[in-house]
Amino acid sequence: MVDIELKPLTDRKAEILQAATQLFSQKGYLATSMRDLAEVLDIKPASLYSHYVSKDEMLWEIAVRSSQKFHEKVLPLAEGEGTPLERLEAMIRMHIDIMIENVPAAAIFFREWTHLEEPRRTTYGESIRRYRFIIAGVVKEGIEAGQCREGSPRFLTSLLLASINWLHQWYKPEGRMSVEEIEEAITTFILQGLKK
Amino acid sequence: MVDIELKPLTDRKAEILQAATQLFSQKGYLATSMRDLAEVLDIKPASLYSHYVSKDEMLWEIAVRSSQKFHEKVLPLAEGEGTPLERLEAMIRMHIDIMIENVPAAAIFFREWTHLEEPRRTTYGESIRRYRFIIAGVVKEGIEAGQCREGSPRFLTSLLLASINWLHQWYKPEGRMSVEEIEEAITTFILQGLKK
DNA sequence: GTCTATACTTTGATAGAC
DNA sequence: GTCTATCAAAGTATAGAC
Repeated sequence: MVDIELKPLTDRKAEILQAATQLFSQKGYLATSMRDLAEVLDIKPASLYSHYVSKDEMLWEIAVRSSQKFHEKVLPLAEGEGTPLERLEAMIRMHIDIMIENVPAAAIFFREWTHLEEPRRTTYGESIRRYRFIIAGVVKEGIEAGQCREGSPRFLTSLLLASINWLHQWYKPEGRMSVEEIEEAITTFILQGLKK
Repeated sequence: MVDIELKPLTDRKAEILQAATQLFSQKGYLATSMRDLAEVLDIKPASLYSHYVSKDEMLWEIAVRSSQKFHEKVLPLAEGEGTPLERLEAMIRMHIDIMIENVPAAAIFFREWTHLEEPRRTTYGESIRRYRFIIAGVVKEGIEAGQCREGSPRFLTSLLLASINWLHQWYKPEGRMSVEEIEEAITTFILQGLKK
C-alpha cells in the first residue's frame, strides 16, 4: 500500500469522490474538467474547492483508496496455505472480485493514476510495482515447483494482470454473463495459460 | 479498415506524424500540446498548421494508418488454410509482430483513438469492432470444431486481445527478452488458455 | 458549504509578413 | 514552410460575501 494514511471522508467529500471516480473512469482524468464534475453534482465549480484543494488531490484520494483494497485483500493470500498455483488462483479470483465490485475505481488503479503529479505519481508507481512484485513471487514459486511453465515471472505476471484488467473497459453489470461466469472464465484462461 | 482513403504523406508531414505518434503514445493525446510537439520538431506551434488543419486530424491520420496495418495483415489470415486454431495462432502471431514493429502507433490503435472527435470517433470505433468481430468468428469456429473451450467468442476475443495489447505499455526494444521469445510466450499463453 | 466574480494559465487555432 | 503576433475558449484555482 501507499505509505500514507488517509483521513476518513465526510459524507459530502464521499459524494464528490464518487462522482469524480465515475467521470475519471469513464472519460479519463484529463478529459474531465472541474466544471464537468461540478455540473454532475449540481453545484458551482468553485464549491468543489471547499472540499478538495485541487483536482490532483481528488485523483490521489481515489487512487489510494482503490489501491488499498487490492493490497489488503489480495497480497495476504500470497502467503496462505496451499501450493503456489492454488494461492495464485485465490489471488486472481480476489483481484477479479474487487475489480467487479468497483469497476470505476479499478480503472483508476489500473490506468488513470499515471496522471498524478509528482511526487505522488512516483510514490504510487512504487506501490503498484510492489503489488506486481508479490504476485510475481508466487508465479516464481509455481515455476520452481514445476507447476507453471518456464518463463520470466515478471513477464508472466504482466500477462496475468492484463488478462484481468481489461475488464474495466468491458464490464457492464447488465451484461449477459454473471459475475461468477466471468470470474470462472478469466481464472480458467489464466491458469491454463500458466500451467505446465 | 476505416472506409477512408488517405493521401500519401509528404516527407515533412511524415516527420511531424512520427513525432506526434511518439508523444501521443508516451504522454497521451490529451496531455500532449501542439506546443510540446512543435518543440520536439524545433519549429513554432503555428507552423504545424501548414501541414495539418487540427490536432484531431493528426490523431486521425495516425490512427487510420496504424489500423490499416492490422486489418490488412491479420484479417486475411482468418480465411486461410488450416484448422481454426491454426488460423488463430497465425493471426495472434501477426498481431504481435505488427505491434512490436511499431509500438507507439499500436498504442494509438489500442487506446488513444477514443479521443477522436465525432464523427471520426464513431467511424473508427466501428472499424475496431469489425476487427474484433472477425477474430471472434475464428474463435467461434474453434469452439464449434471442439478445439477451444466453451464460452462466449466475444468474451474470449477480448481476453485474447488484452493479453497482447498490454505490450504497448511494457515493451522496450532494449529489454532482456527477444522479439521471438516474447511472441512465443504470449502465443503459448493465449492458446493454452483457449484450448479445450 | 455554496455562491458570484474573477484572476491566471494553458490550449488549439488564425492572420498575415517573409 | 516558417515566422511573429495574437485571439478566443477552456482550464484550474482564489477571494470574499452570504
